[in-house]
Amino acid sequence: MPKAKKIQAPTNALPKILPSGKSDISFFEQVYDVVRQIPKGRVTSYGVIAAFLGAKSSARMVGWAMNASFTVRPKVPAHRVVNRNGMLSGKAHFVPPTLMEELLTKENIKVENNRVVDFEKKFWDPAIDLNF
DNA sequence: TTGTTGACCTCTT
DNA sequence: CAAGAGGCCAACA
Repeated sequence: MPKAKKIQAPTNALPKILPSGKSDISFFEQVYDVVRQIPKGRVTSYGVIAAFLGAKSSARMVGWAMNASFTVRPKVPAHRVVNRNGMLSGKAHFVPPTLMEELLTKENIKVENNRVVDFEKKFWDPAIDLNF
C-alpha cells in the first residue's frame, strides 16, 4: 500500500514561459492552483480537474500531481480531491493513512467506507466558481 | 533509452 | 451488470 516513496516536486513546477511563448505554466502547477482554491468543506475529483484544465483524459496526471503535492509549497489540500465515485482512493498515501479522513471530518465532510457521504452535495466544480 | 508504473476515467466486451 | 482494455503523460529503474 503506502510504498512511502520519496517523490520530488516536478522540476517545472514553477511558472515557466517558453521562448515560443506557447506554454505558460506546467500542468502540475495548474492542478495545484485549482486544488488550492477548493472551498473548505467541499470536494472535487481528479477527472474534473483534468477536464477543466483541458486534459480530459489525463486524470492520472492529477493523481501524480497530488502525489508530489506534499513537497510543494504553499501546501495543497489534497484531501479534498477524491475519485469520480467520491471514494478516498488516495487515503493510503497520507501519513498517517487516517489523516485524509480526519481532515475531511474536520471540515464537516462525513466519510463512510472510504467514501464521502453526500458526495454530490459536497462536490465542487472548478468550472463553476472559477473563471479562467 | 526503453519499459514499467500509477491517489483515474471511459468505452467496450 | 461485471470485468477488461486503452489512453493519458510524468517519474523512475
